[in-house]
Amino acid sequence: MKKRITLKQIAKELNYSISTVSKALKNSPEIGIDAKTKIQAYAKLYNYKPNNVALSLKNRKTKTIGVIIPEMVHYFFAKVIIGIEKFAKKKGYNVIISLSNESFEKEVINIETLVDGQIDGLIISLSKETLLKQDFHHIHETIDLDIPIILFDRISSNVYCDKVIINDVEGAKKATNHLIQNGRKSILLITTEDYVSVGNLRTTGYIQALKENNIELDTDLIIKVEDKKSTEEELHNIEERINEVLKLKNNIDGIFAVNEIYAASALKVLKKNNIKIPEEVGVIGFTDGVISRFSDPSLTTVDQHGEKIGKQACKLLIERLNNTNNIPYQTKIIETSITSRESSK
Amino acid sequence: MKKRITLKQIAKELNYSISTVSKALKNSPEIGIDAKTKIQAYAKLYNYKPNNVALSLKNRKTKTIGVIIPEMVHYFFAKVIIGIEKFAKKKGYNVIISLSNESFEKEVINIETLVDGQIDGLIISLSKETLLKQDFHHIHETIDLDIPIILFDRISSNVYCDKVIINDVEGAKKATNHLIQNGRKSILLITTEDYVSVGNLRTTGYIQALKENNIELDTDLIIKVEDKKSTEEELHNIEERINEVLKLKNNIDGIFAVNEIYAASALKVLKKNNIKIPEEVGVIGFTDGVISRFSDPSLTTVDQHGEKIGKQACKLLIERLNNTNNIPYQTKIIETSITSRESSK
DNA sequence: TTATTTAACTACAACGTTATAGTGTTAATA
DNA sequence: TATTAACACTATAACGTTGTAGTTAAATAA
Repeated sequence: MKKRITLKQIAKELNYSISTVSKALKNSPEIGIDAKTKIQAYAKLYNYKPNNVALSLKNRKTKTIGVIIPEMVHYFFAKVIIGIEKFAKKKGYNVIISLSNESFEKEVINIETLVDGQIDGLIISLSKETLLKQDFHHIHETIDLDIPIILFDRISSNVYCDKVIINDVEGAKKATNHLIQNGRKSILLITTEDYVSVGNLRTTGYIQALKENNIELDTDLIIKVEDKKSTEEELHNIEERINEVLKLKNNIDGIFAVNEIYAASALKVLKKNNIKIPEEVGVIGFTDGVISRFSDPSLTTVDQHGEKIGKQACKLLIERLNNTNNIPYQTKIIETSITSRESSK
Repeated sequence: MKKRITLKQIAKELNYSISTVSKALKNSPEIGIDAKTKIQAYAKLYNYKPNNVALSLKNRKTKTIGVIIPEMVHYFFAKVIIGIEKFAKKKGYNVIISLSNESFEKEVINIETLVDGQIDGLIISLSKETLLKQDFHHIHETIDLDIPIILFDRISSNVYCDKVIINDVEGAKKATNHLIQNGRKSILLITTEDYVSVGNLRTTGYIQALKENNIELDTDLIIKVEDKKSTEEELHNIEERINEVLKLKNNIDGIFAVNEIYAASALKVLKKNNIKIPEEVGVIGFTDGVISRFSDPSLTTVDQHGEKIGKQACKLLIERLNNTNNIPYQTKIIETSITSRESSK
């Protein structure tokens, strides 16, 4: 219907030059009071808004941030996005979201499309496949193109850029200690294979906590899950493995799972075996999501403060965008905290 | 470092005009084979990519779709976004996401920013506050600006535009029938206040199912929750109310909840009262999310097929963007299906 | 031989903006 | 009175593209 009005049209209508109109609307002192009043009134009447695409072209920046996450249906990532979106909007940036779906190839394509397009900078959490492949050429190429990247959560020490992570080791230590302080001594760890950086670090934290409490490490008590995708089948598989270990080691009194899916699986297996939670076995998970909140019993978890992570990542990015002179790369660490619920006492 | 190369730079370097370079890269027959070869090789070598912002300005379209949803941490909306994103990417569109956070004001501001910016069209699920206020001026103004809007899930009959919804009445009917077919007769409905369109429709479906099965409607068996935000306090409140009704009516043998949070709350209250699920009371929810999958017992639900909704919405939008001649507005209805789990037999 | 066609380019305008560098007037100063 | 300053504006270029309308030189046709 009534397409947006442009400076040109205002200029023509009011018989001024485009420059005058532009300046009048910017309240420039160069323009006389009469012209200003007339032009501003007219602009208001016709609801003039500058065309941001034209501005982007002129300023060579788009005020848009790209975000690539491995998956959407995931409490933690959703929270991170909330954090990013809130902060970005406050600073006048828009947020474009892309899903890598844990695939290296999709990650590469997504970065390409975003970089081709209207992005000033990127915030990325690497896909599992990328971490497995250890191929970061796409990240490096983007950084070489002077497009800043902030990595969060799923990072790699082989990439030089700003990063935001939680203290995974410390978080896992807190979780393990939480169980130990409840008098648990034989603690089952359900974690991922080592190539997933966060799983790896959480395993380290678990081991450290044991050591610091003079509890001998029993590798039979560590279940490493091939962490592909949580299909029904995969879930069943995990439950099977937990069940086996539970049968094998009949003195287990605590379980620490590195994410809430694993924790929920543990809960299920325990209940099936009529093991009382938390009386006989205490359970603690990682990621304070809806599953933890609505499970029965509700799950004690390590809260990753995803929103804070998102905010921090966005802040780092915008700072870098506003600083043309190269500041050294930073890695911000967000502390975790324990949210105590029914599954541990 | 090595900022992206432009046509101008190629032209200068190879001593051709900008037009020639542009055409050579487009494989225009106007350009000689020599020039083409040279230019294409050079472009490839320096990884030339056209500047999309410039193209957006020239073509007056940005190939970007804006999406506004009420919240992010919500299985259904996350699924819808996946559907939108997949389809959009396939058609060469990017997706910008904004969160209204269930607030009318944020919704208005989000639309404004997106419309000011680089958006060709919008996909929106209205906030609860907007639905309560029944104020749709922001939607109408956007449509007047010739920016197409597709509404999904949380829609209003007072807005004229394309819509994608599920068959809420039918879905609720299916759910209620599912319980009735299991021999349940006294079915508790946990729903929202009537201004939330989906809650309203699902209530209707519940009532219709009862009627069709000659079961008398007992309004005491309907709990209408003031559906603001699911804070811990709010959740507690819901549980209280369910508990009360359960005490008051001791013959309840089925519960139908219009979302998975309410269903999970029902589960909790039942278990606290040592009522066997599904033997004594069968439970069915709406939205096939993670809570339903990981609850104990796992929840039978009405699957809304969020991804399909997202895909359909995106498809409608892109069709409208490609069709300058005004096609009449459509409302697409996505059928629901029941995912049967432990909570019903 | 001259006119016309064809090939292979280039110039220009436009998309909507803004910053820089003008251009006339009029008023103030030397 | 001549010079300068202040005022209120306008022209132009540029951001990176592309489509249309030239332009030039060589090849062909009359």
